[in-house]
Amino acid sequence: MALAALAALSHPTRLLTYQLLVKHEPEGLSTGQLVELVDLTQSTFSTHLAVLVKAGLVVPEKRGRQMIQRASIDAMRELMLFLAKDCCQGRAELCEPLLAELTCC
Amino acid sequence: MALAALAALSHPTRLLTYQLLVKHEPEGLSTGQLVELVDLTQSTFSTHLAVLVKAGLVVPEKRGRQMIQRASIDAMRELMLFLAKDCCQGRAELCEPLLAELTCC
DNA sequence: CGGATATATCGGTAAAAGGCGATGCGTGGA
DNA sequence: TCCACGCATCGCCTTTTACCGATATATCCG
Repeated sequence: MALAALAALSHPTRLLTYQLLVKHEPEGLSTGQLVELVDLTQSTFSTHLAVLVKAGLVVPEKRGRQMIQRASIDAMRELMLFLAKDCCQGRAELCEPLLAELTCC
Repeated sequence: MALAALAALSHPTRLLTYQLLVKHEPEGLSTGQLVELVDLTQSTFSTHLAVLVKAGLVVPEKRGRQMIQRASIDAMRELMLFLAKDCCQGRAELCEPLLAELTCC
């Protein structure tokens, strides 16, 4: 699943979309609002959004005839845990400077 | 640069390569050793490796006629900081559970 | 110097991704 | 019931990515 998340975030539009949704936590944004923000065709953006949803980074919720999209912080946490394990594989000394800098935020 | 790192890691071969190099820190592995481990043509793997290097995730070092490749933990730290900022944008409450779980490693 | 080794680069092809307009489908309001 | 709205999906095209074999470059060894 980490690979899917990495692939999903590795496109400018999709990364921007995720950032916008985090900024609007926890209310979320409708698909239409997102389309206006990212300046793309509705159909094109719809497929990008589907990639994020499939990777679990965005969770859609039906509201009337529109879809409210929300960023999954849990999914991001999973991804970062995966990346951290990549670094630490049995060697905490590699990760320590990383965590030290992360606690600032 | 975060986008380049995400794109670089979003391919199975390249993710595996990075994991292998972390596992072999700090000695590194030669390109030839990596080729054998990932089971790809030498030329194909060479281009994959170039993507990782360009993204700053892998640092090559010339040794005689071979290249020793090493994982850049700094680059991974940069990437994780970027992702963490995505989550926290002015709202530390989003990141707290993330950091709590990260400290285990 | 000449051959062997390690890696990078080139040329070509097949597959995947990204983009668009048009269309389909469900929902809410008149 | 009918129309407008919001979103997903389809078909098509263009661009990018991935893969390979062949070749170029640099280094070491005899």
